[in-house]
Amino acid sequence: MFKKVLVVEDMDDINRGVKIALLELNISEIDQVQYCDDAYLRIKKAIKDQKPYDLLISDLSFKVDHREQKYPSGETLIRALQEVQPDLKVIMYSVEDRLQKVRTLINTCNIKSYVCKGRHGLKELSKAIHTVYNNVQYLSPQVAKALSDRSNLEIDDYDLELVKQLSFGLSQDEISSYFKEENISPNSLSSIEKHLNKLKIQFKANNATHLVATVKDLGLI
Amino acid sequence: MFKKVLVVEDMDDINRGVKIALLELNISEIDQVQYCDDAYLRIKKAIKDQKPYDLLISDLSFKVDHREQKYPSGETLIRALQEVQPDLKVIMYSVEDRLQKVRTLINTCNIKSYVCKGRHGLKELSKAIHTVYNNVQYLSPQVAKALSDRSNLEIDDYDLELVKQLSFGLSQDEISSYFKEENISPNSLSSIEKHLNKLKIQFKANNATHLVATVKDLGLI
DNA sequence: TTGCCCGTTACGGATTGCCGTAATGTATTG
DNA sequence: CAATACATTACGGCAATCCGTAACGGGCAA
Repeated sequence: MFKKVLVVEDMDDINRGVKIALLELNISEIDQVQYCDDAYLRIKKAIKDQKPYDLLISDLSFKVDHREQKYPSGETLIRALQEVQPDLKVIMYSVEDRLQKVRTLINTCNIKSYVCKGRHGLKELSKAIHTVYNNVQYLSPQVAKALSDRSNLEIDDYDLELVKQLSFGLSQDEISSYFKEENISPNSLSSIEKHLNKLKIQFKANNATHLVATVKDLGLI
Repeated sequence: MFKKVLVVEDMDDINRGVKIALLELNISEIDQVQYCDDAYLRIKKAIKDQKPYDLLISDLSFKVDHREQKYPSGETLIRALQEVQPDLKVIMYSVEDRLQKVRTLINTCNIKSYVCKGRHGLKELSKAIHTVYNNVQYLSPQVAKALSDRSNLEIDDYDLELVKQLSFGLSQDEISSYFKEENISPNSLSSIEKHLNKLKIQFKANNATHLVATVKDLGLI
């Protein structure tokens, strides 16, 4: 089993629970920090001391408070760590169960497993630790289809950007200008209209406002 | 100190953490359930057995799963319990820190304290248990102003309903008709325009879409 | 009662969005 | 090269919204 594990999690209640779960797995050295920046420093120091961590368990989102952070989220932390300790095994442990988010995480970051917090979060976390130890990826059932099933991933980056700009209050005209500035194509008012139309059909939205509300509810933006 | 405490919390990791915190307060009888419906039944049974609970610690939002629930949220549970055991002391323990929500909860339900989950959630929970035991209300600092400060609560139920209908995809015209059906007043197209205009200024929104996105981000709808 | 405040309602013009049609551009295939 | 398919762009008519102005009506104080 893993010997030296670091847990990054802002909430103290969850930290308590996770610690107990790890102790039950007979993991001896458990460090816990509540900020990503602290995690980064710990991992760097551990390498320097030639006692690197075997496993990182990290939350995704962290509450902001008075301490300004260089790495405000689990995602930024993981990306930074890929240059520090690329072979570090990472288990994401988060409430986030929206496929789009999870999918980009799994594909672009080098994470070994993704566990959704929930009624059986700790049980799944234990499972994940076991399988990751045996170099097998673990995904919570809710997100397992994030990799296999492509049906829910119909919205591409362009459309995402489009809806995002809408949510910022830009008119179609303004989005057209913005896209021209940013060299995002297509950028004609007409094309933007057409794409929005497609999206409205896709998400069964009556109008732009409804579309933004729906996409926000789905957590895509 | 309290003798018999019930904890309603869906996530198992937090349950573990909370249990330890309660044990450290020398509370002997700790029951934990992961569904509000279970909590309701337990409390009823405890009364029937003439061994009622002293304290209820409840989460607000619960993940939905296969089990259909009569009480899907902490709020519905608490409201139901007011008829079962009105004198039961209740501490809400939730990540929810948006003033509007917390305020209506404190004012309309009979809850003794509100603790925000966070980096020091457990510490605050311990504090809250102590003060509630001494019949003093405890509020996490983040929401303390929910009661005192009225400045952030500028949006009333009417405006909230208005924005909500917008987010459902209704046009101003349709909202006007809807309000007439529901006998919500004012309901003329003109008034709806005016109210929306006021809201757009208030939330610095360029248009309706922007307004809905902003209000959704603030968690008001 | 009169005057005033304030919220509601009504209306008109300017802007934006919605939707269908059509022209242009581009990549693919036989 | 021609034929085809598909995406992008352009345009026009009509609906929804934005925004200013103004009329109407209830509550309240002089």
